[in-house]
Amino acid sequence: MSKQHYEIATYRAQDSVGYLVKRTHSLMVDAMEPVFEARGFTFLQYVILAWLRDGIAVNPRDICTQYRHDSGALTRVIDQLAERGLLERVRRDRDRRKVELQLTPAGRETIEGLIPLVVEKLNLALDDFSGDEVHELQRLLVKLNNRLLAAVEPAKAAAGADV
Amino acid sequence: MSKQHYEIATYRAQDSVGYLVKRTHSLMVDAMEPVFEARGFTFLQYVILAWLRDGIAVNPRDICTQYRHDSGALTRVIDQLAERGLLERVRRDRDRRKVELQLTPAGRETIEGLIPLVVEKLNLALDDFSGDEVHELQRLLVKLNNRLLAAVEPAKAAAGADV
DNA sequence: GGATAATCGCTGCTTAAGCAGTAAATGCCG
DNA sequence: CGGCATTTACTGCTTAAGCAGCGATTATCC
Repeated sequence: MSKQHYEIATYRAQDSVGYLVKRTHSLMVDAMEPVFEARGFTFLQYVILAWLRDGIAVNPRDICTQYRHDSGALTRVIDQLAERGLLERVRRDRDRRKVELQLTPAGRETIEGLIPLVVEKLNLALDDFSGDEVHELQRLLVKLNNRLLAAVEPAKAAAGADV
Repeated sequence: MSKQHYEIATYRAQDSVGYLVKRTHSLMVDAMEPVFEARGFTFLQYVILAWLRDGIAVNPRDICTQYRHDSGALTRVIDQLAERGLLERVRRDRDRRKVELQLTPAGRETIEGLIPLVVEKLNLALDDFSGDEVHELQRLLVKLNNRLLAAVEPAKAAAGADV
């Protein structure tokens, strides 16, 4: 029996965390997109480059699971970035199913040029937030993420409960 | 000059509120979708019905702006719901451009049946949240929403800054 | 060791979101 | 009142996301 944060009798869609998250996401994309569009990139293309820079994700699979994006769709976006010479696919002998994505020098230069624009936009959006508020928002979102992940993928969550 | 919550030198995509929000949204959809799918509905269809129940939105336009959804796409979803006899389009003499959406008895019955399932899922996702944490999450998301809205639609935000 | 299952990246196909443009209705401003 | 701009809902078109299935490779289990 879970806590009754929401109750059937009083539930309104506008109060729902689900609605707020969806709306925030849409607004975030709309606010960020012009930054990338001016340079011929999409949000998703930026994300891939950014994660390669940070070394978070090296395989398409990693990006799919972490960013929750479709595998097939991602392949095509990686194609675009590869055609523009921003990254390369490398097959490793260790596990020949996997493709390791590597930034080219041009790719690294590109992402390093985009990061400041993103950081500026984020800071602007969080302008009237205190440092504590930003950290609390991040913490609560991570917490919610973990719970939702467990609900969506019960098996894997039971194995290793880290994200 | 805005606050430096994120800094260029230390910025990592995984810390970004943008990433967390996107991931939370995807997970939320994945967690909720089975509830609707079992009854032949999509997330968006539920949202429309829920908002009509709450009286939040009566015009397609209202749903578009509040839920940040495409107008053309919404028209087609409303068509589906109308064909299934869950809502009706009513033209008012007051402003004959607008279409007022009204739940039919069947539509009301449908949404009243779905609400408990949604509430249960939400409560489950927020199970290890305290009441304060839920409220804080909602507050911070609303706050971020307002800032982002101002960034996306500067004109309207200047006029009436309520959401 | 050898059969079977699972994983990874990829490719068509389907569906829906996003975009631009249209007609009707209204607001605005002289 | 009259002309122009704006709003609203809707329609085709384009693009991308989501889905199922494939071959190649690896893990698992008897």
